[in-house]
Amino acid sequence: LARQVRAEETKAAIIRGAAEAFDRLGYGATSLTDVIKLAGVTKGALYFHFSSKQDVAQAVIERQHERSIGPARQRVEAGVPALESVIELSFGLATQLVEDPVVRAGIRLTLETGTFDAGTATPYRDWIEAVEILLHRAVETGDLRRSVRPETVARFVVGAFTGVHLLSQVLTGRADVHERVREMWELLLPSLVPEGKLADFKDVIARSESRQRAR
Amino acid sequence: LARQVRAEETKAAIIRGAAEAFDRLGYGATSLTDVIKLAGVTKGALYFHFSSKQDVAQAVIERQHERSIGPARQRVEAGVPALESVIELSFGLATQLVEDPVVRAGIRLTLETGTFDAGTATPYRDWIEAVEILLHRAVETGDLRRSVRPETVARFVVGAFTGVHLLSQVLTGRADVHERVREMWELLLPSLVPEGKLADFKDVIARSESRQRAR
Amino acid sequence: LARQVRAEETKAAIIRGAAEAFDRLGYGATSLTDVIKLAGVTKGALYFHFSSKQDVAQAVIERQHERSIGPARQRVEAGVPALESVIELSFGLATQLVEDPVVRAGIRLTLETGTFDAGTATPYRDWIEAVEILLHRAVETGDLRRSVRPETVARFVVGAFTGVHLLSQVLTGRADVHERVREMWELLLPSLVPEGKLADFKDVIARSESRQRAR
Amino acid sequence: LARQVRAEETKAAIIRGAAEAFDRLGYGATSLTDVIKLAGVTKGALYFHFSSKQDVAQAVIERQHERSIGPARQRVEAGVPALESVIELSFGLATQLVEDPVVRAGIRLTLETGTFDAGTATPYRDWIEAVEILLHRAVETGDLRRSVRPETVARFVVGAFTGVHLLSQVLTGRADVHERVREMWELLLPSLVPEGKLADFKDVIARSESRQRAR
DNA sequence: ACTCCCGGGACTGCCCGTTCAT
DNA sequence: ATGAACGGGCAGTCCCGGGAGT
Repeated sequence: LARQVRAEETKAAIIRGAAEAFDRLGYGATSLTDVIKLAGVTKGALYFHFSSKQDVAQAVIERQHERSIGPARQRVEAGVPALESVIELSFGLATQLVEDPVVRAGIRLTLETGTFDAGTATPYRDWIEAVEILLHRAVETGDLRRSVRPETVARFVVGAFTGVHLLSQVLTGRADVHERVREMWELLLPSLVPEGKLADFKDVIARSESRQRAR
Repeated sequence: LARQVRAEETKAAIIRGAAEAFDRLGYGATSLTDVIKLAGVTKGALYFHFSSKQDVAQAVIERQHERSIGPARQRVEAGVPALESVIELSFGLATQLVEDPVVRAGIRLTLETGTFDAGTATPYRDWIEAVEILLHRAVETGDLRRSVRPETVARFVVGAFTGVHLLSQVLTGRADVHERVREMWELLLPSLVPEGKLADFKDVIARSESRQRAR
Repeated sequence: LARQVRAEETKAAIIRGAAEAFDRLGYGATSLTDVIKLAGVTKGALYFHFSSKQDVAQAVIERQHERSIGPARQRVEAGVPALESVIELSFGLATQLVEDPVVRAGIRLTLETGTFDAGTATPYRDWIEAVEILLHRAVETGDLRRSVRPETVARFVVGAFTGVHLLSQVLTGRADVHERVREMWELLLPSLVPEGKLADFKDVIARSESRQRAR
Repeated sequence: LARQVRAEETKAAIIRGAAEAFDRLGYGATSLTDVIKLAGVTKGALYFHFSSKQDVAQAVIERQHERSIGPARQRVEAGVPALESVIELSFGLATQLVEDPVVRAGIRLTLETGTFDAGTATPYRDWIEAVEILLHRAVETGDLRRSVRPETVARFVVGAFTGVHLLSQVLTGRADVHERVREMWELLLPSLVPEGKLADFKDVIARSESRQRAR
């Protein structure tokens, strides 16, 4: 009852603290002492809820993945315009990366290959799959040229986004991530959408960017 | 003289061993014991040549950066066709990432921000700058459309390449990196080159890819 | 509750082991491995109770200081004959130096860190102050000549005792420390007490020495 | 020839550097790296002249002992007034302790028992012996009361001096060492010299102190 | 004869991730 | 959910040789 509630709060606090630490220091350089200090709990509490440091990191990754891909899944299920959705999702994720430590930490941990034996690839596969589904639908509505293969585009968009945001992080501490994502789309759209619709989608980009930056 | 030579060999062995370890485990999870075991040297030797673990990592990064950006600098100074050069450089770097542990480790270390206080951004800036210079020259020879800004393209290409190779690494252990780089250029070129030259550059891509994969 | 008790026992064991090691080897030559071996605890236990080697040494010093100066404080507060008290205290401390490893180690550590570390001086100041108070009282009871200043005597007695016991330690492993302290008083008393009382205080010395040596 | 000279210079530089380091840090906390840095030589040079760290420390102790006890030996051999000599020697050594790093280091090393297996006691024995000889002569000249035994006094004076200077070092960084030595003699002399000569020796003390402090 | 470069390992203090009794 | 304890490394660096050079 009240017990359950309190337990969940503790667990959430640990994940939040861990996320903050992992984001700043990376998995290897983060100690559990850092985590419990940031979370305001004791070591015993941490080991009650999680079985190891790896387990904590896994939980951060999962929380982040849910939080990030959730909107994508909704778009997949709703009947909204598909290419437009992909663009909006990219800006939405950019915002999460700026604002949400859990998302930042999750992405970072996902990329630290070799530290984790497995499961690292799953989030990326999920993303590629979701984007692919949306792009297939975009073909049907004539928003995506028939000359490009949805799966190729999906994989490239996910990769390019990853790289663009990393570079933004390294060079400017993520200050210009929205601008860089816009430029990505401006360079990509001519290859993706039929000539007649290009102007419309420029508007979509502009609207998406300004809406997210306003937050 | 003979002393000097042997010292350099020892130093190189340490860098090679460190690269192998960092590439597989990341900075944090790599111990100096791993390094000296892989390098076949003792701690005394390591301590003579480097003053800390950080110092070793820095040396790996520098070695990699030289090795990777060297060809780019040559192209910048030679009067070779510029956009073509950028494409070829991207495939060349892809090959290095597959074959050379020092390059793999260097790139990985460069991305583990926060662990290193500074200097992380420099390699990326160097790359962007080099590509930018080449693209400016490509404008003059009419290979790059006047509607896109060289600096924007340079930054995006560097970021996209980074992400594409990371994704390839996570999903396929880098087995398909050349194919993914080719797809990147196929999606980008329509925005970059004048319509009339598109076919020529498709040939460039194909040639570049097959030449590098042959190695 | 029982936990608390056990924790205190562990801490005390560490201090005891550390004292033994520091006394024999000095601060610099003592390793924490020596300490835990002598104390019969693990490194984790040590790290739980103390944050560093210095911290352990500090604890030894503090424990020793309490233990050594405690009797002095009692004498200060009680209305006992003052000069007699100082003499008895000196023999008492001599006995502690022979019997109690914590006291031995504390004294040694206090002197070793003397040159550069702050706070080292405090124990000596405490001793000088306590003796000074007692000597002032001795002036009132006519046991100390008015021709000598209590503070001068206090400082010299503390210094001389320090040197005498060190020499005894170096030359005979502290076997003759009581005898040497007696000689110290025999040489000093003619300057300190009025001529008429000299014989009485010779008795005090003899009694003090034999009482302590009997232990 | 010129070789020999340079070698001696190097050796002397090492001893000087080592003395500075040992004085400040103690034996255990001093690293050979500290020593060679302060001495301005390389490790190779150090190991050519000395076979180990202990050997270096031993050399410092020896150099100090020569330098300190030299004047005492001269007085022993010359037919100068004996008790007066002892007093002057004490002030002379005080001055060396303030001014000469080699002497400071030597004394400190001598006291760090247990770190050195043997030989620690010898310098003290030498001192006691020298003072004893002088005091025997003082008995003959009627400067020392027949009621005190020279050997007892010698041992106590050496011990008391040791403690007094240590206390001065801990409390004031040796600033007041001459003043403290004077107070030592003022408290001791009434027990040592016949009543009629007390005034004369007070002059000796005053002269000795002011002469040494003038330096 | 003297100096130095380069390297060898052992070991230090630290502290980390983890468990168990309560 | 806690306080206490457990061991196993970690990075660092220390003291020390040996062979080349001058």
